[in-house]
Amino acid sequence: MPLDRFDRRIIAALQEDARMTVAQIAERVSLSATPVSRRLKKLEDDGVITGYSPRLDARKLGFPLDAYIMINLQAHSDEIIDRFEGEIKDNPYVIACHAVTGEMDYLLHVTARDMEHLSEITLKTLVRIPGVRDVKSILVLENVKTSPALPVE
Amino acid sequence: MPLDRFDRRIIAALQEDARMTVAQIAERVSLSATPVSRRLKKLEDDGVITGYSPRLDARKLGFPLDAYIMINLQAHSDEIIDRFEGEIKDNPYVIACHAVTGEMDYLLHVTARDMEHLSEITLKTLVRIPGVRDVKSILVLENVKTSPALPVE
DNA sequence: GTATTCGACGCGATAAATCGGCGCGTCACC
DNA sequence: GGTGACGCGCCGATTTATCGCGTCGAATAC
Repeated sequence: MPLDRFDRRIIAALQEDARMTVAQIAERVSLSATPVSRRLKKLEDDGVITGYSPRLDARKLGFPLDAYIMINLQAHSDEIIDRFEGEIKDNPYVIACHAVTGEMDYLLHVTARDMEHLSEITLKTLVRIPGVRDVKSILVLENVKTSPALPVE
Repeated sequence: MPLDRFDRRIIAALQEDARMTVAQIAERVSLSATPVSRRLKKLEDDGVITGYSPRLDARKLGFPLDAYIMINLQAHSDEIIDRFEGEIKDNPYVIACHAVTGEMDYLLHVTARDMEHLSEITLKTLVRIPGVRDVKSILVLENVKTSPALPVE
């Protein structure tokens, strides 16, 4: 059941280009196409690979601004939490949200068209969600490294 | 040159499943396969789509622990910065690093096998990089939302 | 108002890729 | 030594990607 060397190399190949054909992967991992196809299907069925995404240039899509927003809730009742998380999930500009340790409760990753848009997301949406007490924003100045890859080898 | 409705719908389809075939995309966007194939190639050539990645279950790959680490540098000379950013890029457990506004200089996203591993990454690697003054860690307790998608429609 | 040009679409053909069935080799356990 | 399970590679049938070609429609020029 654990991943062997071939599985890891298949995943490594996909992390470079997830639209690579099975035949190409097969060549890279020194296997024929058939077992690669079968292993790929198994990795998907087992939930190791949960899907495939394009890597997009956010700037070219009109979202040049990235921010991390930390949020504190006033109380931690189920009602407040459910309401908050629901709103977060519905907001397309929040691309990630984690519950975290430390002085703040949540860390959000938000993408925006410009400062005005970010301001609108923050002031008109986030701070207005019931139960939100404190909001701290951190603007991204530069992406030093963004690797959608996990270490597999 | 700007993206029209078809381009956006092609991207939206890929965000659901980037290994979807051209014919499937074509059906979804009400176009034949040929223009979809051509538009796809153009989006790649123009750098709107920069590649394709698998979505992986980090837990099943042995990285159940996520942390955000904020780092301050003592000084901001080119030498210190280049050295720091170089080390970050070489570290496979740092999956993202941004230069940010606020009281800290950098925000890192780190993935680790367990607490001991995270401790090792922090204490044996990050704090030992010359020029690093202050390090604050935020552990991820729960992923409320992780959408690899950008709003396109 | 008509002609022309340009861009983008759809169709059909071809080469490549995928998928399913089959047989073989290897290993473990009788 | 026999047997069953597992995983590989090969092969043929179907699906998919890509290219050239003809066509249609909008915009522009005359």
